[in-house]
Amino acid sequence: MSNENKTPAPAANFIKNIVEADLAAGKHAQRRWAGQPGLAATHAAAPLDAAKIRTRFPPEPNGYLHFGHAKSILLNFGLAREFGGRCHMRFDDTNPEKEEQEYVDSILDAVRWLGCSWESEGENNLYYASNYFDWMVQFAEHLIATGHAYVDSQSAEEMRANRGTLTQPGKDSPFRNRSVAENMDLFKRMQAGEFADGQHILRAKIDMAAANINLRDPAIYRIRHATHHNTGDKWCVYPMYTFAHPIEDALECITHSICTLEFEDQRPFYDWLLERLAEGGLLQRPLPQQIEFSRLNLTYVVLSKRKLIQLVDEKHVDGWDDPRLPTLVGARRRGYSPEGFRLFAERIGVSKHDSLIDYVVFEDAMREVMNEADERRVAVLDPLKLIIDNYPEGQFEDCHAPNHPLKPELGQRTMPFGRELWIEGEDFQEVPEKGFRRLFPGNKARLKYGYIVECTGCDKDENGKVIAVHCTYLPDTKSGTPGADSVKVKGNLHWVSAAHACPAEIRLYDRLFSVAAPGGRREGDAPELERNFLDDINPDSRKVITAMLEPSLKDVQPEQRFQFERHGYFVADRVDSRPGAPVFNRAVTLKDSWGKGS
RNA sequence: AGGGGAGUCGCCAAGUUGGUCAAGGCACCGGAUUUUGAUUCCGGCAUUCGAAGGUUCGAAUCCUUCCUCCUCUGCCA
Repeated sequence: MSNENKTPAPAANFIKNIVEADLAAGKHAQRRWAGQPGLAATHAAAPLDAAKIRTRFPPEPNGYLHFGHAKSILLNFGLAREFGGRCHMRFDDTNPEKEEQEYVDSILDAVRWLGCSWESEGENNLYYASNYFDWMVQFAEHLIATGHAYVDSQSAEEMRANRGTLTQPGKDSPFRNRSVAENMDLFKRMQAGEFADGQHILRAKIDMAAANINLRDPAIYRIRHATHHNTGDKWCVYPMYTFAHPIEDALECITHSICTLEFEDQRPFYDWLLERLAEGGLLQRPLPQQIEFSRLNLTYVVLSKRKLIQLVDEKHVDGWDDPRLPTLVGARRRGYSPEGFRLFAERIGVSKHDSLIDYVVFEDAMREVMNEADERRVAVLDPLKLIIDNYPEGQFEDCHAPNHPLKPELGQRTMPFGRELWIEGEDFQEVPEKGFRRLFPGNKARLKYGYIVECTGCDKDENGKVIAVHCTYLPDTKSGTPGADSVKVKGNLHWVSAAHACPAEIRLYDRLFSVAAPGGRREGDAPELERNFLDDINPDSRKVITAMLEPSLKDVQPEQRFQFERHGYFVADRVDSRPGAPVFNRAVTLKDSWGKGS
């Protein structure tokens, strides 16, 4: 009962339950760790592993990370942190044709940005699957030697045809019963480069009639004459994911190998392979356990690699770091915070249900973090001139505004006040709608941190458009002075001195798609109708405006983020903003109940 | 009868050795504070756990049947 804090215990989920049960049972207590990946013998000679558990985040370096990856990253690194373990950062770079250095750099950067580290307690757990190729070939030969793999010489088409269907068993390859010697000879020659791509392939020998298609003699090693980003031209045979991944986990002493649901069918093979290798004395026990959870789905967003590529390639957005994209580089540029991602991940939980998370959950997590963290500033996004007719021309005075209303220790800043100010266009209505409590002729409102003013009227151009608002101020109502509250008003307006304002470009971002399920079917759609997600792009997802900023905002550094009062959270663009010439991106708006209820 | 998963409030999600167990978050609806129509704060919000049977003194939790959804036939990962 000596419960101490305000931070609620992180929610339970089925994966934590498994980990806790394993820990309680001491399942991994006897595991040894050689300080680096290796065979059973190597680990056996090493001390007990100080890490209670080992997880891993294993992206293929062939694209940019997105919100879905963030869930996985936070899950894996979070589990390691919570249970006294380590999380390995591992590139699953087994396919030489698709992978590039540019992606590994950006992935590493994104993981670090999320606040996750693969270096701890003197360990640097950054690995590349391609560094295990020697072991993988050795393991493949072990499988051949023990009669668990064979070289097939059917074409890809023949293999497909003989694989059977979901409801019909497959047919054995005519090459399935080659001798161990012949298989070994062929595989050696595959490695030596004697054959062309696709001429032969190494397959596990399991059961062509298995109900699980992944067990119908899956391909494990294929010929690819290609240069690999890490191993260069050393190899012309490369392992398939199916074969490579379990081995990577086992070599690294991973205890809990967490992946998404679509790999569920793969688990029997994962276990089969590792068992064959462990009984051959090659891998340390206990073997890693694969656990699947459901991937992230978010409304108003697309997270499939294919669709993201299409958005970028067809220039519907401006590159991978476009702030409207659910990529991690995009999120960073948008001004979203890593802490917000963590809160979000915690809130959505982990399970095996197919879920579709409301985008507002994500936005609310961001708001919660930013409200707490960000200093306040003032910006007028739609400037309208306010003229205080009874305030002396050419006179100015300082007003003081707290940098953070909840954190007085953050101090305050001064804002010049004068006869002519910029106020928000929407804060004046010549004929007020019901409930409107800001400026309209005859009404009083407070200029926040300044004086209370009474609106007296407005000027219009020849088209009837309001071009300036007039008012008079009440001299003894200045904020912070004894009589400040002598007059009660319901409206509070933000403002910027026209003579001191800093004009700046601001990009108002909104969701990229205007419907919850881009490309999804809608009520009343004809059965044969196919929708294209591109048709659901929100044409107003970005508006570029010139706003008037309070003077202190002029010299902000890129990536500094603030709450612009009454508007939302804005970040100085990390690409285009410079001290002296700020450019801001809107990350998320403030909640706005005006017009909803009363 | 192909295999494998999943179905708890509008959206997530605890709960899974049967007994104040129908947590919590988001959304929503009240109301109080508030120099951000923000924040904060109180209060409300599933007699019910995909459906129907059954076992039991007692079931979201056990059994049976049924329904719905997702997923698997790359020499991608």
